[in-house]
Amino acid sequence: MRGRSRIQELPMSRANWLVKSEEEVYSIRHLERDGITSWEGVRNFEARNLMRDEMKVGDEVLFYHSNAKPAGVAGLARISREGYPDSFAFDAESPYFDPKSDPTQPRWFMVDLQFVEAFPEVVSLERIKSHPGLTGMVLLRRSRLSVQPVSEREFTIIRELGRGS
DNA sequence: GCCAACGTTGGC
DNA sequence: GCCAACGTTGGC
Repeated sequence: MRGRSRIQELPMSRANWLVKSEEEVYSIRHLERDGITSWEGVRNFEARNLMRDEMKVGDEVLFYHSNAKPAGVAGLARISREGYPDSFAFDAESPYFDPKSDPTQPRWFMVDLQFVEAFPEVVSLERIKSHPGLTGMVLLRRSRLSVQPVSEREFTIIRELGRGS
C-alpha cells in the first residue's frame, strides 16, 4: 500500500426527501398522533426504488399535503426504519393489494416515518412556486411523483418558511 | 367535479 | 420495442 492512498469512507451525509399524502387520508396530525407510521401503498417504481434503496434512518422528510386547501408542506418527519417489503400488497383485503407481489419476491417496499414537527402554517404550493430558491424542486417538475428527493438548500428554505421565520 | 399530466399496460 | 389506450394523481 505504500505510495497509494486508499479511498476513505466518507461520513454519510444525511439526505432529504418529500413525501405526499392526501390530507384527509393521512395528515401530519395523524402522524403526530401515531408517532411512527409505515408508509405503505406507494405503487410507483421510481418512488419504490427510493424507499427500497436510498432512504436511510435519520434522513429528514418534508410532509406534503395533496388534495388540500392549500396544498403544501405541513411539517417534518424522519425516516425511522429503512426499506422493507410492503406487506399490504400481499393482503387481498387491502386496497393496496397487488397480486403481482408476493413475500418471496416483493414488488413493493415501504419505510417507517417518525413525526418531527407540524408547521404553524402550511408552506403552500403557491409559495413554493414563487420562491426563487425553490424553482428547481422536483415537486414542481414531476407532479405525480409521491416520494422524491429534496436538496439540502430546498429543505432548509422550506423548514424556515414553515417555522415562520 | 373537471381535466391536464403522466406512469403503466398491453396489443401488435 | 413502440405507442395508443387507460387509469390515477393532484391542482384548481
